[in-house]
Amino acid sequence: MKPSCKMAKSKDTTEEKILNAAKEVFMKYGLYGSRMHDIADTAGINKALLHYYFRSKEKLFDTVFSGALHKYLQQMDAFLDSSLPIRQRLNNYVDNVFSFLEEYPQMPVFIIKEVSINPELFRDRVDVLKKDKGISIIQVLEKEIELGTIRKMDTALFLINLHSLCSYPFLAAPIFKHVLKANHKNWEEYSPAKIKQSVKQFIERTLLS
Amino acid sequence: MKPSCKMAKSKDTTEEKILNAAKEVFMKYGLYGSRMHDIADTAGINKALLHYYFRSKEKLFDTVFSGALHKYLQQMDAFLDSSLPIRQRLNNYVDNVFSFLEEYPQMPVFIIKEVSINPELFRDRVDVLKKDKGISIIQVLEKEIELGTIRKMDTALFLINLHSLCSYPFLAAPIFKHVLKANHKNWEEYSPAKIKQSVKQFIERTLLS
DNA sequence: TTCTGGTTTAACTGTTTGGTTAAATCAAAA
DNA sequence: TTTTGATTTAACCAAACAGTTAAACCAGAA
Repeated sequence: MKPSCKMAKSKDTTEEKILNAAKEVFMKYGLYGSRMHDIADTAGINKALLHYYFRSKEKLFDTVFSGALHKYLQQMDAFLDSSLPIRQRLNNYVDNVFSFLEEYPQMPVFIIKEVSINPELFRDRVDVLKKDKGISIIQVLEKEIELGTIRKMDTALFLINLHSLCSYPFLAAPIFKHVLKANHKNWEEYSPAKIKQSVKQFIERTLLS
Repeated sequence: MKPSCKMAKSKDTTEEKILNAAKEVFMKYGLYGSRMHDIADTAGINKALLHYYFRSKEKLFDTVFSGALHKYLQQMDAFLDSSLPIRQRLNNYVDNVFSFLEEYPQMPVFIIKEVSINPELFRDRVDVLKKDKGISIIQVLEKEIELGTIRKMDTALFLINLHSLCSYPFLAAPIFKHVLKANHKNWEEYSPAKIKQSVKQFIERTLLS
């Protein structure tokens, strides 16, 4: 009956087409701003089939959001490889965040906005957040400060700044693109690679002991 | 007939109540995610009166968005007082951005998202952007570099980083609040004042010649 | 008091939206 | 060939939604 127990052979199953379309539409318009009809169109199918795979809008959204949150938190694993020195770990972490953002530029805003609208999205997933990784990063940094590996600083503030420098440029790309254009510069020069470079420069200047 | 030509005496006119409610709802849910009924409720009136003041949803949204864009661009005026030295100008600029963000934390995301959904919102307002201020900031910075007042750097990248450091913490506050809580720190310590301080530190470290 | 204009109530229209259903296709496996 | 399950088409429903209208209400000004 249900096609969910199908093997992923063609890597382009209808379920995947739907999920990709849903990701795209939900991330752009949010839960309340999205229409099932729009998702079906984006997936290249009809809404009857959409409801055949995901019974309701809420169920589809829940699947998309869970996946997004999981992937978002997964980034932080790169930081947690305790066998590496702190600078290497930070470096890998930023690399990971950027490759994630290049794939889903609007993901952080999507998560933040939906949670602020519907706080139970967060509360209902305490299990995922139990072993919350953002927490450990702060603790690791504070241990490194004790060890004298890095300069003494406000670790939480550092984390906030770091995320800001990474996420916001992707978010604000459409605006910056316009501003740079009006300034006779082209956005392509300010591609992720260049921005990442400046983030790492920020890290170095901050950690510098 | 229309009450629009009324003097602002009580400072709490129905029109203002509507506009404030519309700001709140539109900024939270976006154009497509907002319901007129919700705006009317938030304003404490009924939808008949809502349509009496603003004929349509699009017209109301347009008024809100125009005001938002105008206020957003207005911040940049603080930078343009050419009688002051560059560091002072940057300082005032950041102060201005922060007092704006404290009042409307979600404004940058609101503008960015709505423009990326509906690009003609930007195109239709080229008149406002003709004397675009973001542009001039870059040009001013480059002149200062020529003069040797500040270190040689990528000015556009600097502006992107600066905006990221200012805007994102307000945007992501609900998430950071949770992360800090789980980390036995309280968000209040990371209030705008402290974040602003770290932004200015970033500016100093970057400009340092 | 009357008049005026903001405000409410409530009913109404037409459209959109989420969701369902049944019959008809269609391709591939049995 | 028959069967099975994915997919489409199209009609349908109930609720939500944007927007309109008319009558009633009510406060302050004339």
